[in-house]
Amino acid sequence: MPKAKEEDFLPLRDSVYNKLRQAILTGEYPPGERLMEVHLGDKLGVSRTPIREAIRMLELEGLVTMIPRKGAMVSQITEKNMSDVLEVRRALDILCVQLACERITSDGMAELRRARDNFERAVATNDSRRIAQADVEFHNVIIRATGNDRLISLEDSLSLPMYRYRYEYIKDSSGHDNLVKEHRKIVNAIEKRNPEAAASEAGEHIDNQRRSIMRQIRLEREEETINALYGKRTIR
Amino acid sequence: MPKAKEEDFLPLRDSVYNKLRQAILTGEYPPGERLMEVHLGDKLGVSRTPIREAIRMLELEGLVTMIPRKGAMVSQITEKNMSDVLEVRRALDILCVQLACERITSDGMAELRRARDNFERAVATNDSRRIAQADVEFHNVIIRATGNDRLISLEDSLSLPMYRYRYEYIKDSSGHDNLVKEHRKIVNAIEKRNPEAAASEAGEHIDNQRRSIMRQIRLEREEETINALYGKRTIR
DNA sequence: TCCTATAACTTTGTATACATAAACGAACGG
DNA sequence: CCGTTCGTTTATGTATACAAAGTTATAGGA
Repeated sequence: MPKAKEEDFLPLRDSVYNKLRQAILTGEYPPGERLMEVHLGDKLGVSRTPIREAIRMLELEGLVTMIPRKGAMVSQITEKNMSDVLEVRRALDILCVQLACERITSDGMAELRRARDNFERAVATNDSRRIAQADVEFHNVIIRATGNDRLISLEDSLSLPMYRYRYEYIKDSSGHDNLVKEHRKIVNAIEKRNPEAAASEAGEHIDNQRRSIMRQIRLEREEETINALYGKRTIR
Repeated sequence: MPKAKEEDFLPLRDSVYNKLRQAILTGEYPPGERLMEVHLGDKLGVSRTPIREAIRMLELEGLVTMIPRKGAMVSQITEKNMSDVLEVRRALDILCVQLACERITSDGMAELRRARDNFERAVATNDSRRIAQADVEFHNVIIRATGNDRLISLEDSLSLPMYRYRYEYIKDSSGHDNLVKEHRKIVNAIEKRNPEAAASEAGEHIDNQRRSIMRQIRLEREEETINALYGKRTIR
């Protein structure tokens, strides 16, 4: 048989899931937006069945909220909610670097250095989009180095709610210098296989993220309040 | 209006989800068992639609594994798999007690003491089932005391794969004395709001669990191998 | 006898149809 | 003018129908 058909067949539900997820994360569907099955199916050119299954998955990830007999809506991002996620992520990020210290291979280490350098080059360009991407990749290298599949998928899940704030938090970090320094410190700690140092650096790293995300949320909420006062329609 | 209709309407998918989950956790559907939609629908008296949605949920929780165009099966419990889960749980359990130290209310503290005492009474009866239940409740009190909803639901998810081994690990703990002591130490640490001590005790607590679960898995695998040698049919 | 090809069957993937509850609105009455 | 009630509409919950892929079994030929 010819080796053709390299691409696996992807069920529509997964395709829909990816599309919806993307749309939610980029803000195309803002928090509070109702997700109506017929409408979505119409838009994506599929029937309700795959839509429903995709929504079930998004629901378990926390990205959408179901109200029985009422339907699905994009989950609200509350300060409490985000704070809860960050609290868990802090513990897991620390676990990640600790495990990476124990388990990273020389290949992984080389990859990590490349990711660090790539991040620094991205910072030099001052292109937020590129910086954000390099940042994510840097963290992914560490996460993968743990070799813990459950941890990998959890980190993925927990990074979703923060996705919308990445640009802000990158802009926020006083000229990116902090980010570069923090990344370097983390790499050094892992290189020396020093879990304590790595944990402490990773903790600081996410604490900084936390500060800037929380500030951002408060700003948004303030804006909303002002808009409400001026009678502008707000997202419910 | 009369206060009637206290019970909320529960969609079939959730009902199915609960039933399947229970069946998997109790071992009625052992790892490797295929979950066929028509068959399940027939058995539970519902159509395929709610079954499929329930399976999607179980899939994201990791309890079932999907093979495209082939169907769903109860996830295999591998040593690696369980080890990954325990590694994450260790970090989160520690986070739980640390947060509990900061945030537990006096009501919560009272509840925790009750749970501890109830556990000790259960141990006195030597009834594994009751001990397991009291143990779960004890941990739940701590988890709820964190006030972190995301953490609560994650702990729930991560405790599922271990569910089948609870009895073993309880029997294992050299006459339950260790468990009682460990619980006491954790309560004391939280009472004194000493996060370091609490973390260290919680770490030790789950390390013990890990040892006994891992031993149990190895035993099972050994048994399987022997059965295979004797030609007995094994679960695939 | 063994291999291959094909046909029947099983099971998932997807679409559609039907039932029911919630939301909206208009008409009616106070 | 306000509130209530009763249809109408809309969207979800559930069931079923149809399509396609995979599996198994069987028949035929080397």
